[in-house]
Amino acid sequence: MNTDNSNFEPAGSNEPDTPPEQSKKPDQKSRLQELRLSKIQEIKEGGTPLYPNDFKISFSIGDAHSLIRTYEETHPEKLGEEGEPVSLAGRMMAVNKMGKSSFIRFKDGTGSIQAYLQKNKLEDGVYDLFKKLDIGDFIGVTGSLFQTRTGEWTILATEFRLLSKAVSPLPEKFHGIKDPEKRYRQRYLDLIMNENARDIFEKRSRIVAKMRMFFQEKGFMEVETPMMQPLAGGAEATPFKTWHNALGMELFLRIAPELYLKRLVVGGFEKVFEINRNFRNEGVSTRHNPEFTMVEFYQAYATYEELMDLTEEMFLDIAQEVCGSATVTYQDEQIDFSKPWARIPMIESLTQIGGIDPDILDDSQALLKLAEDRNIQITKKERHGKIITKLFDALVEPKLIQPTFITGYPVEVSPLSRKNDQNPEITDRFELFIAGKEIANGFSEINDPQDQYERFLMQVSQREEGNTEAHIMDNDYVKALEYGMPPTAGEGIGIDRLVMLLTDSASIREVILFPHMKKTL
RNA sequence: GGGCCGUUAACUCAGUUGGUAGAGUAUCUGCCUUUUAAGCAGAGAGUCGUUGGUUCGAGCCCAACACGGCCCA
Repeated sequence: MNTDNSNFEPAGSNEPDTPPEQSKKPDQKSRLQELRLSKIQEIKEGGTPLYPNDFKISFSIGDAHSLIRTYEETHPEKLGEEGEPVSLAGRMMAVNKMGKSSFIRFKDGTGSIQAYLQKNKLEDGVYDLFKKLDIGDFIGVTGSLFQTRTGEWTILATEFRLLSKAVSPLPEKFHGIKDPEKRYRQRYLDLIMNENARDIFEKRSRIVAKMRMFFQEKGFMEVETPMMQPLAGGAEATPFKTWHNALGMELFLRIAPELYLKRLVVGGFEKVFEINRNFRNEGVSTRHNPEFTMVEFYQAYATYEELMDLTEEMFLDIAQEVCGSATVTYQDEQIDFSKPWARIPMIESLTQIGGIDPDILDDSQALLKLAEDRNIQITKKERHGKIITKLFDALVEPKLIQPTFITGYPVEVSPLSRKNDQNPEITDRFELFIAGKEIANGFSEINDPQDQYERFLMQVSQREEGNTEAHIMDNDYVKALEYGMPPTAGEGIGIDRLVMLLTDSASIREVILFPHMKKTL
């Protein structure tokens, strides 16, 4: 059972929980850190402030490069040693000391640039201070721009300041930092040293921004619903438990915002979306992190088919905005987001892609036999719809490389989806697969409170049969439906997985800034 | 949960058949006023993930554990 209470202790009073005992002993200082600390002491004693904040920059390094380009194109004579001095600042990343002059490379969030320091062009003592500094320190440089012999634009320093002293040395400049464990636990080092890591998170930010804009332009309203819920509903998953001291009640971190968003549709917010975290108490893998980001959105008077159209449009927009193309490379596969995408009923996909004999599709026993032969684990007593879905997961899902909607999910595995009018065994639901991964899940919503109540009952009986992830009865949600919900369709999209696709990342940990790691002792 | 792989200097990595621990970068000292992973000369730097075991002797062989990576369920 995953629902034990081993890491959960109600406080039983209004006293706040005490945080876990923190180690009082400071980190062991490395030899290099000790050495730096003694140099730092010297600098301090020499009267140089280690962390001043009065240096004013003219603009960013990126802006400086734009300026250089502009001048080169229009009036190159205004650049050069007589040009207007500029003040730039950043982190020193490389130092070439050549006796009484030195080149340094430093960078800020927008780019990097080189400066040239000559002892006799700086105030007395400044060059000696510079010689005491280290790679990783933040510095400010004022001077005019010139080109070196090889043509690189460089600041000729007339003023040089220490802006922030680093105690710990950065990883090596050429190989950077590679150890995945260090990169995740000390992501700041990854971001300093690895351009690709920066790119991924900048792209992630643009993907989310574009998505938000897309919804806003379509008339959706962004909302925020509870992360802490008395019942964790809206998905099949084990929740995290927590405890509210003042209210004296158990709460669950949400596994989905779904049931709250639909309460808002009942309340008359007919096009809503939420981009936020969900929490599922399960293991980690290259595709799973216990907290992950989803967008969920609901549109009244729409059906699941319209949401498929919307999804195609949105993904194409985002791919073009962020990657500049409708086609992206993911792990050596070309993924084409051009419309329209394949839409295949699940049953058809099983025969056409999964290679299952159409004659046995209705025969649970034959399907179980097939699963056993292929080493696919399915409990004997599973219902037909669940068997179908598990076979799909094993035989079809990994083969869906190009964007593909699979439609017509069995009613047994779709407790919140509207039954199909022609075939009540299946629902008006789709899932989107790209590169063999589930990316989105959408359906026409149940708005018949009686039907929803019965579906919950079905889930409750599954739970009694041992499925600890089955939904629990949510009477408060049924009560909301009883006030009437317009016909509505809703969808959830895994943002992390979308970012993986658009950044060619093999692991979800590459697209989450601080993925969960076990604590080190 | 299972399988395979990894953990050696601040970083990236070598380490032969079990015989005193290595390189590059970084650091320190000296020289060097247009370098581009600057150069030249020299120096220092290690609880080989942890704990046991085998052995005259273990970075290396064995076991357990910790953390991480990949694959599977």
